[in-house]
Amino acid sequence: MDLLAGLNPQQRQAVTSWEGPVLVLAGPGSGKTRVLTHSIAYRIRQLGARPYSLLAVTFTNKAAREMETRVAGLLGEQIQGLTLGTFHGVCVRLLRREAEHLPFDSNFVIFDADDQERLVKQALRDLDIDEKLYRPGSVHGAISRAKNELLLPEDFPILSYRDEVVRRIYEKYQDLLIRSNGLDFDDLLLWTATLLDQVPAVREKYARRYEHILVDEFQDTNMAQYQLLRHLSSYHGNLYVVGDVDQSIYRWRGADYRNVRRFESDFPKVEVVLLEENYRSTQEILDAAMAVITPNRNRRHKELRAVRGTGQKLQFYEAYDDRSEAAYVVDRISTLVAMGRADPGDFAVMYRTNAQSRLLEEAFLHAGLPYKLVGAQRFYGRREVKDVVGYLRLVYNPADEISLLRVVNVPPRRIGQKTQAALRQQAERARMSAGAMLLELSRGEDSPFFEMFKGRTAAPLAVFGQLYAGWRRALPELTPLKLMDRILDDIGYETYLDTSSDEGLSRWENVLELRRLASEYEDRGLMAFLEDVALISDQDTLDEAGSVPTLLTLHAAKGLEFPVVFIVGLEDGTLPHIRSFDDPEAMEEERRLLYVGVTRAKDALYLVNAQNRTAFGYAEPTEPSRFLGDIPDDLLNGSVRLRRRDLLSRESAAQLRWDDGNGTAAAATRKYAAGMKVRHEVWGDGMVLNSRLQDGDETIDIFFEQVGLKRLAASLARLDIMER
DNA sequence: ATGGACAATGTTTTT
DNA sequence: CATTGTCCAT
Repeated sequence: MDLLAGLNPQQRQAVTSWEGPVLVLAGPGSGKTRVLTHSIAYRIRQLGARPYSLLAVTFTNKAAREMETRVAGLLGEQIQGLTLGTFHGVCVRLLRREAEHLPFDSNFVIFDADDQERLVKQALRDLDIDEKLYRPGSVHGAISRAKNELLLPEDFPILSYRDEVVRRIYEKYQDLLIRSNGLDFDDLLLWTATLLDQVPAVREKYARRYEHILVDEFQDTNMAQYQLLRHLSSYHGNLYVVGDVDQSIYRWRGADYRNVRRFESDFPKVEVVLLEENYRSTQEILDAAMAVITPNRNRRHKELRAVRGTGQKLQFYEAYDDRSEAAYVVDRISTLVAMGRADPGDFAVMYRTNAQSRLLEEAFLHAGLPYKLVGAQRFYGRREVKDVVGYLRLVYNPADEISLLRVVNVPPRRIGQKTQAALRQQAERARMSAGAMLLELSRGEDSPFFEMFKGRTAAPLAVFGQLYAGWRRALPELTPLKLMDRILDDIGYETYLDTSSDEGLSRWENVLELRRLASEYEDRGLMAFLEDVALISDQDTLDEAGSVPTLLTLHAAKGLEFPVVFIVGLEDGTLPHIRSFDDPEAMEEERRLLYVGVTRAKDALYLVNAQNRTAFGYAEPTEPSRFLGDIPDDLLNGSVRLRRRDLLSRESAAQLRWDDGNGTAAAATRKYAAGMKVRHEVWGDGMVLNSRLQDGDETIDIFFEQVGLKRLAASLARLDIMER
């Protein structure tokens, strides 16, 4: 099979370029995956590279799997030894192998977002810091950002007293992690990058091994990933990256599209290949996409040319409210299916926030149509799943205190707050982990530690310790599935969930599903199972099977394509999201998000919004997304309502003022608008979430950084507008 | 220690 | 509004 057959000239150039740094700028639908897989195959087949010397990294397991299948399809069985996986997965393997250089041992567990937040809470409690002032979520965000920037606690930049405190929490957090023999997501990258940076022998070893390094979605790399790649390519220098700055949508996770430019300046002799031919969409869709993305700065212009030519116009629809928006989508889908114009599986409905899926789901349910949902209340995030996984993790790694605290009283076994604190305290005093202390206590009164506990507190601990010790003993001879069954049985989990109720039954079904997944690890063992469970992503859970419409966030849509796409909630405040209003960089990312959504569509695109949307329990009038105004009218069927702000300016301001009879002018125009930054004498700085006219006054909801959400009347509140 | 009732509190996106 | 935390009676 000719690896270059059927490729256009640019693709061909991209596939055959391999020496030194190569940057492939791949527009949407330009055959990016094809180029990557053929590149890998080309190096092995044409250049005689050993698979062992190749490293290919992606962001999701799904992308990795797809690449593996396609490369295998091109080469047959010649891919033994190829390193192909996600950044996180590759790092895990490397860290386990090189654990001797690190402050934890090779059977470390991986802490997911939920664990990370629990650990921050733990750190706050240990340091006796108020959770109200230092919200675990925001502290965790700061720590995560630091880690992505390769900043250790001692490097944490301090610009305020708050930073000082956060730095201390970070230090404690890191301490707790190491004590738990655990690494969080960010650590996987951070430790790998640090290890390669500081231990030359390790760096040499991998840098010499990987003659060819290929990277997918390069625009989404963060500093840690970037440095990691630099180190790994430091010997051979063959670093091949594929990306599209316009599709960078993970800034909040530390991704920095400027890595693309950084790459070009760090490697001056980089070869750049531009892929502009689009094989996916019609020209109308691409024209709309370009119109949306063009206002962004910091990008280089890219033509999107539809190989398929022109098709139909885009459809714009404005619904009265979010309910009828959902109804419209479902109605269009069922009509098109009934007319035989499309298959249910051809449709995708995309939205900015997960919360928007609910009404859509209800509409589908109401119409009796099946659908599938990507992400949102994910399987692995469900409580029962986390409980069972928590047990397995504890058995696997007694140092995992987060898992221990999670499961020690589930089902309730008289080990509440007080007893848990005592356990932790005694463990600390004896310089052992809480898990080890439990094992110790399983011996009952034979254990010297037994009487360290006050009154009867040791008794329930000893009871649980015995169960735990039993599992630990059984661990070497049991498969993950058998171990899980034994635990479920010992703790009476099915009874605890109460399968006679609907909710309990559905929870138990999730446990059974987890059982089914565990059954696939009979050979690979518990470590592999726990690792995969931790590193699975939303996009990985999307099964191709089943021809039904897909509901997903715009983020989850990246890398996918559908014949017919609906993008809903095209309103200011939703898309672009209100939280991005005050940050130009964030606003550009909102544009990219829409761009990603638009370019998923192959044949037809529906842009939908609602005149009223319910948020915080109130239906509020909306304004159309400002991005809609950038799409030329001649690409659209249906016209976009004039934004109220524009309307207002046309009417005379005088008409909108009146006197309330008491000599004070009541508000008839809104002085405040969503997104404004304001300052209050007492509550400090805040941001206006929304404002509306009510009973002759203006009512505003403001989110204050210090004190949270407040609703107040504009005529009474003493507010200064800091920024519009 | 537990469980239920009420209050507060908060909504972006997720490897 | 819907989830999460807190208080209080057992």
